[in-house]
Amino acid sequence: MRLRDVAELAGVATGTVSNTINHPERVHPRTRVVVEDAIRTLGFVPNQQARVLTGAASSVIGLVVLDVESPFYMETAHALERAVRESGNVVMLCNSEGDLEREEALLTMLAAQRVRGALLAPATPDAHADRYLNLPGNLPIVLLDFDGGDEHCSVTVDNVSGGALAINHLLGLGHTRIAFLGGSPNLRQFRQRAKGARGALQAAGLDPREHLTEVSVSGIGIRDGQQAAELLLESGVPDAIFCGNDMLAFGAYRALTSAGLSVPDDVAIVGYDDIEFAKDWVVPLTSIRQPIASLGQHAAQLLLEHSAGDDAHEHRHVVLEPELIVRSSSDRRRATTA
Amino acid sequence: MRLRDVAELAGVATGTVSNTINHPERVHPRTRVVVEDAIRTLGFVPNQQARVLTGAASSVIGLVVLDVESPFYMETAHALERAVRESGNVVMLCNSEGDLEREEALLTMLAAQRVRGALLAPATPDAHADRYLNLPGNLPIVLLDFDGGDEHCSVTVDNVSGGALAINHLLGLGHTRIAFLGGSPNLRQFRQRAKGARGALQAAGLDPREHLTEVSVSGIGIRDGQQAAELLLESGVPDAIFCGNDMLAFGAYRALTSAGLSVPDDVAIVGYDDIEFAKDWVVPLTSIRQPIASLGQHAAQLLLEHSAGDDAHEHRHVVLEPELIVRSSSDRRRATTA
DNA sequence: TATAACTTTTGAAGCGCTTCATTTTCTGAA
DNA sequence: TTCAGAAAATGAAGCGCTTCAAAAGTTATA
Repeated sequence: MRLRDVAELAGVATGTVSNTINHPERVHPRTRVVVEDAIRTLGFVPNQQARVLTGAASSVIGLVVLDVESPFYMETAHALERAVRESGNVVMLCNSEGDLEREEALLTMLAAQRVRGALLAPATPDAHADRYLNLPGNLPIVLLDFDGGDEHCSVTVDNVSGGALAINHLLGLGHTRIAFLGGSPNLRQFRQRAKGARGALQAAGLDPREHLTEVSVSGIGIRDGQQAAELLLESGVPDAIFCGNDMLAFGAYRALTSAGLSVPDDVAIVGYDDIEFAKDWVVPLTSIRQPIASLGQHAAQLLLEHSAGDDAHEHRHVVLEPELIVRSSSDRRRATTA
Repeated sequence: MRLRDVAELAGVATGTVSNTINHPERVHPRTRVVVEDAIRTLGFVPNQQARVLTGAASSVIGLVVLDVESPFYMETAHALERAVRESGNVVMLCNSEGDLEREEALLTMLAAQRVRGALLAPATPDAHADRYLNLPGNLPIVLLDFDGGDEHCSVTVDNVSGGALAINHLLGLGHTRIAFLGGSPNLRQFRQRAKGARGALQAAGLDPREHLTEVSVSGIGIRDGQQAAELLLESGVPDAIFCGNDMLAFGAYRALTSAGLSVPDDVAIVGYDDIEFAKDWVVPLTSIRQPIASLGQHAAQLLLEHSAGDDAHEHRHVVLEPELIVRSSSDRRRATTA
């Protein structure tokens, strides 16, 4: 089923068929009808591969993510997909499984597909951007939640600022014995949030070493949060627990209620990410909302600019601000808001 | 950057470069080294579009899903992606947004991309399979959770059997005043589960009209479950609530605890889907687990068979069985299992 | 040294489409 | 009726690759 078949059935030249599809105004209305009929009769769908080969821009955008079974990553991927879709493109979903080699293989594959570009949530939380210098086939890339240096565009969310938001909220409620779940040897994002937390305490004239207990967690799921919180409770009950993400917060909630403590009366909890579940948890969870919709839109736009643009493209770095969403896990007076 | 550039740099013909890439054994080791050097020097990545044009099979599989912000759909999409990936292919993710026209446009787009095939979760819950008879470009498709009739392969999970599993479990615990959240005018899947529930009661010699209160819900989220359960409680407290999905079950849990009732002591709850969250809900949730991993694998395999196969392909229909996972929301004695 | 039997390399043809310089057809004015 | 100018249709060339028949090179045998 090729364009030529349509041409033969319609009794015209291939160029005419191509024109009725791509430049209808160039063909005589009478001919147009005939060709369109032929197209319909044969159920002809032009081969996009061949089109791209002749110079048309691809409408496929690669999305390389980690295979983390985490609601936040899912929601983010979802938001990215939506943003790409709204820009009139399609997503080719690739999973790096957190593996560097696989990530590289995927980027090569995307280059081979001659996609328009790729959105990349790097598998290497702490890699130097150098890794991405010599990409095969010079594929336009936008890095997500990771600084692209001089080499790539990026969209990130300010984690330090998010940590500060959480702490300032808790300080405002009068809490000064605070624990942070997601301490030292963990993810870069967690470390930045902890840094923001310490900064906020200092700014308030409080010594972080005295007022902030940093607890490390072994993972990022509910179980991990529960375990960490149980451990924490052995050495005393804090005023409030700030968690590196919402799942940890849910775990902390379970540990607290199991220990007979009430949230927020005995202990306030603040999560991070504001995943869908946060607002509907047993006690609606106060959280630091990540602007994932906005992140998706910026990322998609940067990529389109980059891939459409001249070679004289200046790499840009968009930094978004998180937002505090107060719910009853920290402040009983608050209505359950979305 | 084309194959010819490599050929020129290496001082050989294009055919030789192509051979070192695709049939290394056909070229002399000495030449091979030279060509491979040239490839590396130039960072050459063959254009997949051109390859496909010359007859190579595409390694892209379309995945058309609904844009439902539901953990279960996300997990399913995830499982499908994984299965496709394990089969050595890539997923092109498309979102029908539950819109028929958009679904059709997407299928046309996939046909235009000459993808290997498509996995399709139909946007029309109750559509006749006829809709999919005349697909543009005769794209091989596998329908998910929807019977494909004579026209397409399909993989489904037996919802009737799932409903029966839930009810038999509750009957075994001695509950006979049961409510089903997800009644009449709702999704096909819900209706089938309700049917299974009624069947199980009848098989036990109980009249469903007497022992099963069917409550309709306005959506499939936590809020909807909560509202429906609140309404239900106005006309009396049942022994147990069987919910059309886990989110509804979480909502029911909130309604019950708000009303001062305890789970499972006053009321037992059984959900459906067994999403990730079920095992870690405040009271771990008994649920009917959908075999999504297996569903993904079967779907991927059917599609590959279909797309590789001769035209004499017999459409197959795989029906998978759900599984009862007992946790403490229905049976306090049970340990919290995964 | 000539010949047969391989091994290796070559490069034109073709995949399905778009483009664009040409050719053909149509219009309307002279 | 003729002809210039506009409109429409044509079809070869080319996009980057693979394939394959033919050419060139190599080795073994007589």
